[in-house]
Amino acid sequence: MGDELRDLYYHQPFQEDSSSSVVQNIHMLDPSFMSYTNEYLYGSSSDYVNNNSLGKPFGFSSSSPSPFSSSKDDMIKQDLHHVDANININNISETPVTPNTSVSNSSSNEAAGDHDDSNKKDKQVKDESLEDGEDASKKENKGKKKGEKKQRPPKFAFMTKSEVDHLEDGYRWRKYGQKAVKNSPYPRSYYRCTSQKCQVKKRVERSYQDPSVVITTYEGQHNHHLPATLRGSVARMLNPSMLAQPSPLMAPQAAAFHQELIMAQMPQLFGHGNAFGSPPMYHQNLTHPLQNHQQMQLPPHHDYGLLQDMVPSMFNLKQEP
DNA sequence: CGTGTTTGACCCGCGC
DNA sequence: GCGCGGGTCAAACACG
Repeated sequence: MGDELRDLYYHQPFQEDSSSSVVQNIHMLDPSFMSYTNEYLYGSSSDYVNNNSLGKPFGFSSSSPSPFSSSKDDMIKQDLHHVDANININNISETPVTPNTSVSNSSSNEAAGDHDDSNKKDKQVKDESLEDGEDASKKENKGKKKGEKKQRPPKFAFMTKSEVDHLEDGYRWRKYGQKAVKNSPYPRSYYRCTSQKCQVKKRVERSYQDPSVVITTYEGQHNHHLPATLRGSVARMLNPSMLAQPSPLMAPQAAAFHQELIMAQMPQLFGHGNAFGSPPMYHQNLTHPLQNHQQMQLPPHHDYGLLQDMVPSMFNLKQEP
């Protein structure tokens, strides 16, 4: 790994955010991963499409290589950096428990040397000015004070092995752009939450090093719950591991991300581009890996509130035969 | 007709 | 200053 890349891995704590730069190990059964960092986090991957090598992690770790680490992992690291140079790859989970998605979390801060980020910061300013006045044309946003730092929404990236690019996550998205990615044969797609006043965006692109991997980057937090029509079906498909819930100690922002994380797993339950009402044929597949582990690893504090509200019926899964 | 996608144009910051 | 790349816009289009 070159110095340049290493610098990225060990990038400095963000200036606007005094929170710790410590990156914690994460996986779906340990929701505390969100704890108070705004740094990017990411860890294991899943392979639910092909149903092989379930749970094999990418093992990102720059300081202490994962037993699973490989040159491919390094390549994917580069992929993620390609997605957003803010990604921090310190000390990533080496022991994925579920066939889950790799996760990373990032602050919205302006990390030095991240031109991509600075671009987005600029766009964010543009978007917000548009939001302020309906007559505000995108072309007249240059009046925005220079140096006026606007706090950008948190970013949150994860990788999933999937044959489908746009993974269903329970929310409704409208695609607003697609761009070719330099050095990659795969385009990057831009989506925006269709809910009114919800500014959440996400980028989806396929890893150019490992085409089986889809890299999804969320930006912002939903200010609404799942579309009502999706709640029931989504919940019924839930993997019990998703019962892992945000710790009450978790910052609200992180809790929101935890929801996102859970929903991000939804596509694994629906297979290739299936509608939400898919038959439970995938359910078996996806819950299977759990049988090799503890069904539940509930943290000491149980605060179902947010999650239960989001997908109420998932809390009945425990009783399922 | 409402909703979502496609796609070329545009804007902006950055590096040279 | 210029070219490049990333991100966004918006008109045209597709689809139910």
